[in-house]
Amino acid sequence: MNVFAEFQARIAQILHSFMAEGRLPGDLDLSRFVVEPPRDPSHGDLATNAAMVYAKEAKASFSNPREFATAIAYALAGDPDVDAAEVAGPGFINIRLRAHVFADVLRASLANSDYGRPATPDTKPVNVEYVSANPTGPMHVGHGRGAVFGDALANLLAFAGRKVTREYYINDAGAQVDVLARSAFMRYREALGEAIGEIPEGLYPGDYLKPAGQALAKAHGAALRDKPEAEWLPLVRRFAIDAMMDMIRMDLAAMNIRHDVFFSERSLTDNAERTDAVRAVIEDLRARGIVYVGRLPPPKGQLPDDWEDREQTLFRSTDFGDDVDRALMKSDGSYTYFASDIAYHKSKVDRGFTDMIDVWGADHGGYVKRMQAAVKAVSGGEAALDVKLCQLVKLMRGGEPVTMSKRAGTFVTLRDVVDEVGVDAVRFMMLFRKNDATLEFDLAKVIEQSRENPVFYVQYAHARGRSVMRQAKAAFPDLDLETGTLAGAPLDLLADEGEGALARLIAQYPRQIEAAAAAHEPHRIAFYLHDLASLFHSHWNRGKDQPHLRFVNEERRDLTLARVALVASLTSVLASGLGVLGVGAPEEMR
RNA sequence: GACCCCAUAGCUCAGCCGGAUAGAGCAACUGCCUUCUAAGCAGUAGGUCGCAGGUUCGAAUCCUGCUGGGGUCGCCA
Repeated sequence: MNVFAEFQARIAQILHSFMAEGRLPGDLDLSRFVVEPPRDPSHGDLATNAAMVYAKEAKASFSNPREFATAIAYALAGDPDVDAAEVAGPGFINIRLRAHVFADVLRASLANSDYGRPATPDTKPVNVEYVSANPTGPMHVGHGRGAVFGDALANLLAFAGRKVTREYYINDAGAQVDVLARSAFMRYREALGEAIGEIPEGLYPGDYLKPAGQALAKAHGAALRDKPEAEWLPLVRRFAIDAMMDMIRMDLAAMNIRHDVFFSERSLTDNAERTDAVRAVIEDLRARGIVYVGRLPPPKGQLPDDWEDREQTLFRSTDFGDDVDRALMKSDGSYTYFASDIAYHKSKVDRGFTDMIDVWGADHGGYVKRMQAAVKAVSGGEAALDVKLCQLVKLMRGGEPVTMSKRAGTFVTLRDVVDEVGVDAVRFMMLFRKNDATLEFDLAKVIEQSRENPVFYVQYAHARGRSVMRQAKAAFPDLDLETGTLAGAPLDLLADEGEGALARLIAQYPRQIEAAAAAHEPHRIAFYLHDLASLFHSHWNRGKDQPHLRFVNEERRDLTLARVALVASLTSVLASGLGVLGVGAPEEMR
């Protein structure tokens, strides 16, 4: 039950009847106005700007927005859920609802575990691609942000009703996996007892390749050692990629992140069917005249030392909104990364997705336009790509930056951070900021048990709510605290202002979900939960000075029941929202 | 040189599709709190929403220009 959506519909109905009566033009777009909570709660429960939005169109019948608003307010006053509808300011309509509406909301949230989901959800499939860290080493903290963001966004969209496919693109083609293979080969020789000394410049020096080297030695003995590189490389490469992906999958599992599809870049050109999807997509675009052989102007500003003007196979991305055309083939005839990426996104289109979201690191910002151009091109304009860029994470400890250097051995992996502060803290903090703002992550702060630590604050609200329910059970052992039973509680006994405020905020959950899903912004849910927790803590504390406000009242079973129902509704919304974020909702804090 | 992101209270940040007097936490000041789960609660004070224009009945929000910070910039991954 979403009171905002409901009143949106009712007001649209009123406007519709005005249209039928000829008081408004018949072609009004009834989706332009909003119904929202007023900034100042003393104004009422709902506010709408409808009269101002359509003031121009209403001019023939109503001389000014206030007069128009008055007419709408008059119609609203007849609604059995409306206590009062008043015109304010330049033409706002403030609506005060009767108390039973919020009781209905609480009942809905208790009776239905789906509370928060849209009543008429958009069920269109959507493909969310996230993480896509190169399979050349363990995940670092920056990957973690994109991973958590993508996972929470996927959860959010799924909760909002979308059919979500979660996807990971494995960059297992290209030069960096050859470097990986050579690095693993060094570790293989090391495992065979050879003194390899320092890992040469240009190879990956990390210890994480040692197990792969040992496993290679175990599987192949010395058989590979003296073969030419061309013979061992494909084998070692495959082996090392699998080892790295296993490691990454474990890192992801430690963060409770899952994917439905792991899509291999190499499989585009190297597969059992012997097809070349990259070539196919280039030929397809060429046939439509948007691929040509030509030259690009040199980049402005700092010219690369080795700049040479060369003919290349180019994609006419400028036709689709990009700044310059982009290369599809290197001068040696091999495909660019971008070309593979087009083929990959084409596969998404071929699998039926017209709605796709990619989650990238901020350093890939320069690729957004060309990828969106490519998606438009390969789908004939049918599909749209939204790219969410996650800005950098600045890792801190007690206000001091954590220095990171691979060489000095102080490199902090994502796994290190998760092991230190726990998965809930990592996930919540990464979501407690807009994706396009840089994030300061303080390892000391997130394990504090205080108001300053939002993870603790929100989880504690849930634990405290559950505790209240346990207390109620202790006071009235015969009380049935099943949510279904609580839905029948005498909710009209909830007369205190603090209780009303909680109910009103609980009533906002569905619209928060809807707005966050539409904007692809899971952080809004984190902030909403923080607000809800804050309101609950402060109401709970009021009970210290004013015992009559306490949730459990041993003399009043009916009142306790009503208040426990409120608490149960609150904890279920907290648990639901935390679930969307992939953060635990603990029964108690330890 | 171009493109992308950011700029809101002393600090860290919210601000929903343009809406009413721009919000929260920390820090500061004042008072309270030893408990239905403790690690706090209530209040006060604090802002030219980077600058300048524009659109609009109405702009922190949209558009243009500028300033400052970050990121990226042919075949790299």
